[in-house]
Amino acid sequence: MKAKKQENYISNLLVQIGKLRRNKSNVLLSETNIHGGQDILLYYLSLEDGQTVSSLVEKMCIQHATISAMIDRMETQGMIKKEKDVTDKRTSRVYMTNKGMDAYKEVAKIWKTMEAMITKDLTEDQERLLRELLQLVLKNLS
Amino acid sequence: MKAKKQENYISNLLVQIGKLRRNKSNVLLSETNIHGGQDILLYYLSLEDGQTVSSLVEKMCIQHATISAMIDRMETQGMIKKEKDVTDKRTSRVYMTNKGMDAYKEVAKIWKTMEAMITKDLTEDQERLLRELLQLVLKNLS
DNA sequence: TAAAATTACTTAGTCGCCTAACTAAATTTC
DNA sequence: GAAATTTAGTTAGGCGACTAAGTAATTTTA
Repeated sequence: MKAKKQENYISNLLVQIGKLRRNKSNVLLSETNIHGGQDILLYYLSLEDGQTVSSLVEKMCIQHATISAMIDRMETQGMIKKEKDVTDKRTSRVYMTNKGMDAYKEVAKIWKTMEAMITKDLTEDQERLLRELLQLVLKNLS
Repeated sequence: MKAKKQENYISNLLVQIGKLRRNKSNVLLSETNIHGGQDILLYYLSLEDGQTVSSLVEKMCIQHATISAMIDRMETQGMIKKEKDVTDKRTSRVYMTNKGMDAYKEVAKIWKTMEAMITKDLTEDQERLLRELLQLVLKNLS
């Protein structure tokens, strides 16, 4: 009986939601100079400035190669600054500039807007429940 | 009181889940010749063969430019076949080849595996509930 | 202490996805 | 019926993400 049709897969719902969420987010971000995955980097830097690239890689769940190019672009834009670590010359540390901090303030607003949009028709109970269920899913995928 | 921290945003949970889901999916797909968004195209073609490009664009929630390149690559791979419509010469129709049908069978297996992974620790009730809540979110974003 | 293995990135090349600008064909409208 | 508009796709160029292969520095190990 557990035979579900693919269009009802939770996985597919997540994919569709992911696409719509990203599209909406990109619309909001397009009014700033921030690009699609850079918001997350700014977020983690806002939690702890001067992190190593590896630390960001781990938190952001992306590859070194991805963040390497991203950091270059964001440094060119003047949002962050990359500096070689003095004690371990293999590693680089990433710092937010003032421009980056301003950019992050925009990100925080946009994230708030996104969250409101996503939870628009949910009661507080439903919201809490959804959060709990998604945390289970996250654990299943980790 | 509704002031939630960003790390608790449902939006952020969705982003994290989306990344992990895609990573897992890519691991499974990497054993085939199918790439990350091509599975969805094959799915929609499996529901209705010979669709126009515009029809696929709408269902897949992506841009013409994106699918245009994707179709070229998949046609080169021999999974699909693109043909100009006879009555309306602006439009093209996309058909699955035998190789594409075989590829889709792999996709269906992989999707089943993904769904099992995602719902691993959920009871049937939780699964149903999550599906309902996600459908609300989907509507909020549409 | 010199060689081997690991760690931290970078570079090159591919794909998905986007926007902007373009071509070509069909439809509207005047 | 000709001009204006809309529709359908393509091309060019940019970013996020990945893999594979490379470099350089640090740590292990023999």
